[in-house]
Amino acid sequence: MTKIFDNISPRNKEKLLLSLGAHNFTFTKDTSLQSFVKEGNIIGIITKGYVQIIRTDHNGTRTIIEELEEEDIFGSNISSLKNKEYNIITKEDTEIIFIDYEKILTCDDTSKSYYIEFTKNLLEIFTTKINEKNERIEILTKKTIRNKLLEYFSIIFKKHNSKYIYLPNTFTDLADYLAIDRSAMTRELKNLKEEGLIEIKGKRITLLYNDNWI
Amino acid sequence: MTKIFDNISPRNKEKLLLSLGAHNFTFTKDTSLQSFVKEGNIIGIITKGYVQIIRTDHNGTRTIIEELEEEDIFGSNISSLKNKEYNIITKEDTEIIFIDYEKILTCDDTSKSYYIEFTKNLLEIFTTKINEKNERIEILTKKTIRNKLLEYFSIIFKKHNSKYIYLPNTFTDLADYLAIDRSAMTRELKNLKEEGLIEIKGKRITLLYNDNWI
DNA sequence: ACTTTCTTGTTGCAATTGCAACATTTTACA
DNA sequence: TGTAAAATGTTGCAATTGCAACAAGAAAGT
Repeated sequence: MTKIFDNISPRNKEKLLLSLGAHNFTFTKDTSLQSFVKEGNIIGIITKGYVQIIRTDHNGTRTIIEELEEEDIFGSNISSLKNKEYNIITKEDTEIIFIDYEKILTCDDTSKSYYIEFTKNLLEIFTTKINEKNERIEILTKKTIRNKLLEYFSIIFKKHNSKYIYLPNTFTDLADYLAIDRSAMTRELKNLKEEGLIEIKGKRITLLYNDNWI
Repeated sequence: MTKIFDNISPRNKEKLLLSLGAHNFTFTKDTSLQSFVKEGNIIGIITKGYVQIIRTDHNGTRTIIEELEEEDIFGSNISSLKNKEYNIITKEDTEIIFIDYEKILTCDDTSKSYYIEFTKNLLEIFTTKINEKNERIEILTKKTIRNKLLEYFSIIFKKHNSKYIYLPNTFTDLADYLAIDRSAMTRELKNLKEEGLIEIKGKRITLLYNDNWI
C-alpha cells in the first residue's frame, strides 16, 4: 500500500512538513479528535493507530461511518463530520500529522520533486479511499442482512484470498459498520451456520462455500 | 466546482493530453462503456453528458451504484466495476477523455507547471468524489426508508439552500439510488405528504418542514 | 480472584419492507 | 396523432428486520 512519504528522503520529508505547516500529534486511546478537525480545512494523516468515525442518532443508534487505519487520511474536507451527531475517536494510541489542506494546493515548494512525489502519493491514497468507499456502498446497497454479510465476506475474501476472516473488532462493531441491528445479524449468522455456509470460532469466521456460488 | 483543466492554457492542455496519452471519445445515449474500462488502469473524465453505473442482481434488482456528471471521473481504479453484474451506460450523449492512469504518475512532464496544476485539480476532484460517497454512505446507513429520504432531502437542501428539490431522474431511479423498493418508497412519500412534511408536483418535491426539526 | 462491564446469544413481537400484481398516468417515438 | 413503452400509484401479504429484554459468557480492571 502506498504511504504518504514513499519515495521521499527523510531530509526532504522534513522540508515538506515545514512548508506544509504540518504538526505531529500523539493521542492516547479513546480520545475525541473533534476539536482538531472542526477548525478550518485540515487533513490528518494517521501514521500509527486506529480511529473510528461514529454517528449516534438522537434515538441512540450507533453507526460506524468510517474506520481509519495506518496511512489513512481524514479531514473536514473528506470525512463525514457535519454535525454534533458525529464523533471521531481513537481506539488505540494514535499518531497523526495534521496539515492545512490549502497549503497542499498553494505552498511554495510545488516545483520541487519531493512535492510532486507527495501529491502522487496523495492521489494514490485518495484512490484507495474511493475504493474503500465503493466497497462500503456495495455492501450497504444490498437489501438483506444476509446479502450484506455475504458481500462483506466476499470483499475480505478477495482482499486476503483466504477462507478465514478475522474480525478486526467485535460483532457489535460489525453490525454498526453494516448499519444493521446486532441481534438480527446474530440471527442471520446463525442461519448461515446452520446451512453450513460458515463456521464461527471467536472472531474467526470460516467460509465453507465456494465464492462462485453466491 | 473545480474542473480538470482549470488554470491550464489551451496550448498546455494539448501538450498535457499528448504526454498523458489521452484519447477523446464521443458516445451517443444508451451506450455501454464496459469495454473501454475493462482493459488496464484507465480513468475517464466526463467533459459532457451523464453516465450511470448500474448493478443488476441475478434476481433482477437494479441498483444505481454511481451517477457521473460533467467533470466527474470514473475508472477501473476508482469505480465499482468488479464483475458482470455491473454496467456503465450513458444516459445522454456524452464526451469522455480517457487517460492511462499510470501515465499520470510516471509521465515525462511531472516538473512542468501545467502538470502540477493538473494534479492539483485531480486532487480536488478526488476530494469532491470522496465527499459524494460520504453523502451516499450517510443515506444508506439510515435504517428506515423514511430516514433515507429525509437524509437525501437534507443533503440536497444544504447543497442548493432551497426548499425545492428537483429530481434529476425518475422516482424509479431515486428508489434504485437509495437501494430501496420503489413501491415501498412511494408509500413512504405518501406518508410524508399526508403528514404535511412535503409536497410533490411532478419531479419537484417541496420541503414544508424546518430542517432543524429532523 | 472477584467484581464489574462489555459482548454475545436468544426470543417474541410489532413495524417495516420487499415483492407481486395490477390500474392509471405520462412519456417516447413511429 | 396514435400506439407502445415507461413511470407512477396502490394494495395485500409474506418475509425480514428492528427493538426490547434478558441470560450467559468473556474481558477488563482492581
